[in-house]
Amino acid sequence: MVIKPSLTERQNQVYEFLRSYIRDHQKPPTMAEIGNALSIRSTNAVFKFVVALEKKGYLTRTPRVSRGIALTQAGDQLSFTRPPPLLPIIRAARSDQPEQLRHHPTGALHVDARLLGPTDADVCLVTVAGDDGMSEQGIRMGDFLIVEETNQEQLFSGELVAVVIGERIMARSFDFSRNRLHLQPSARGYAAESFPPDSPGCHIIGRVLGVMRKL
Amino acid sequence: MVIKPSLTERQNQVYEFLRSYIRDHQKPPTMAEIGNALSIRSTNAVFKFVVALEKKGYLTRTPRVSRGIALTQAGDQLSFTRPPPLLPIIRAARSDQPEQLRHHPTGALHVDARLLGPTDADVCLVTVAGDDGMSEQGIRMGDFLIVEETNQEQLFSGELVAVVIGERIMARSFDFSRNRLHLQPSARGYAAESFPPDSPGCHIIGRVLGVMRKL
DNA sequence: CGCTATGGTGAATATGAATTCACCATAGCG
DNA sequence: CGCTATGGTGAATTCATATTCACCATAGCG
Repeated sequence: MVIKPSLTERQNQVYEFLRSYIRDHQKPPTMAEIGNALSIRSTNAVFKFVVALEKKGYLTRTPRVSRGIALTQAGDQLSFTRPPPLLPIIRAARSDQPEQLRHHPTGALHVDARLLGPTDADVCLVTVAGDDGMSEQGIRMGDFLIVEETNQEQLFSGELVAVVIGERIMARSFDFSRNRLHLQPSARGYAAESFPPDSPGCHIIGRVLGVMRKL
Repeated sequence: MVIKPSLTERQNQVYEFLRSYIRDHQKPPTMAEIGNALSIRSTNAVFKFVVALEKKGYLTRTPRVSRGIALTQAGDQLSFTRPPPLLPIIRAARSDQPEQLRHHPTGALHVDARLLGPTDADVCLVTVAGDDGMSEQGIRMGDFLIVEETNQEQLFSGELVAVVIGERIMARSFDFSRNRLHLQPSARGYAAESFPPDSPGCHIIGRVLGVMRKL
């Protein structure tokens, strides 16, 4: 995180007002409107606050332009920016019919783009962890898994993957060696499993990018 | 591009420009800027388009106010879906200054409304788990915690809460008994802590509604 | 004590921007 | 054909807004 210079109490009030005004009005306020909200009668005093906030990096100005104020990282703070990707939720699947995977989503979930990192949302989907096999990694049965669909060749050994074994979807640690696919759980009471390539009993959905849990 | 009901081609171009300008600049354009983009030399022609769009319900105007254009809900629904709530991310906090909590968010995260359940998004925020004290509950250091701000009275014993102790934010199991506040970790190597009510060393942010993790 | 940063007042000035006025062109329609 | 809706030009007018100037008060500091 970028460390910004700290704000005085009054400067912070101006900053907070800017955020709330922009959220409510979909546009920045004028100097007079700011002054009005904070009981400052002189637009000049307001102007100086704005310049101070600009100097400290909290906003950028477009000189001589009406409402020429834009909060830094505004895209993150405004509600009228691009909506985040809506990913399909896949609860049921069959390892012998991987192409059917996206055919029957049970819903969709908005997932903030930052959880996806650089990955294109078009190749991502959400599944639900079907067991507690990765509980040592903080993944529990019922957790939503944000998955980047990949084929095996793009995966590295040790990566966390979502996999369909039979009709159950789960998270496992991936490893490919001695021409076999090894799926390693991280919890006591769960056994490692191993499959030959292209086994109908096992389909790798892809790499797990994130986890989401509703309590 | 689909022409929206009852908009002429030219009117639709104006409307589309408004959307993109607002997205890019965080504020509505002036008449001149609209005209410039669409090669209309007269601000009057632009003005008439804006009035026409207002009459058709695609936007609302604030007369005689600079950039006094706001796209309406109706217009929004014709074009894009409502984004999920955007919650502030709080990384730093001090238990002795709870009112400062929301003052310096380090960013914001789109959180699908279903993770919030019935809770109003206005009272929710996101924090980051500062230790592994609840690792047995599948919460790990660095996880995003979706928190409903509540005061102690609204919490039940045994609920998972986000709490600031000193300057660190963490998840703990909450219990209030014998007139003291008990914060119970669930991992080996972490000790339970106990505070008198209103201790400046400990501030309960609220109930944890969900967890999110980027891998 | 002077010096500086912060927070203010009030008025003046210049530019930005909305709105109006007068007038023109084209296409569809009864 | 006359009428109306749409789309436009250019300039004038008026109000909104940013910016500057001059000056004041208070608190912290070396």
